[in-house]
Amino acid sequence: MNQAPFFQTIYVLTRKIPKGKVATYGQLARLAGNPNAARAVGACMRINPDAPRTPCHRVVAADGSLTGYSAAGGITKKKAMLLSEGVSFDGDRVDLSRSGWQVEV
DNA sequence: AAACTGACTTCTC
DNA sequence: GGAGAAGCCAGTT
Repeated sequence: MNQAPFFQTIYVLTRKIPKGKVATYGQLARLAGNPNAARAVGACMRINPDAPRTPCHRVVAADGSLTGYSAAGGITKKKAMLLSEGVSFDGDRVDLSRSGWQVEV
């Protein structure tokens, strides 16, 4: 893989997101060691070399809104997948209070 | 090496 | 509550 080390870090974190939960870009950025690198995280998702291995659909915006997702169906499909996993939705936004990924407490 | 771009985040109006 | 602007990071060209 030609992906940069930072990207791989994001991919690993993304794969660590438990089923039925979602993480925000800022959250992954924080776990990666850069709380302000949310954009870099988004870049990783955009590239997403291992789509089936990297559940980018489990990554949402800071307020739980679904953004991006170049795949077919776009946000709509993404929402459907999350619903399929048991993620709680509030309209078009994910209910982070219930389905937000709690890394460690 | 410099500049541009981007699936972000937060503030202010 | 919705819209706009600024700031942040890393990767790619």
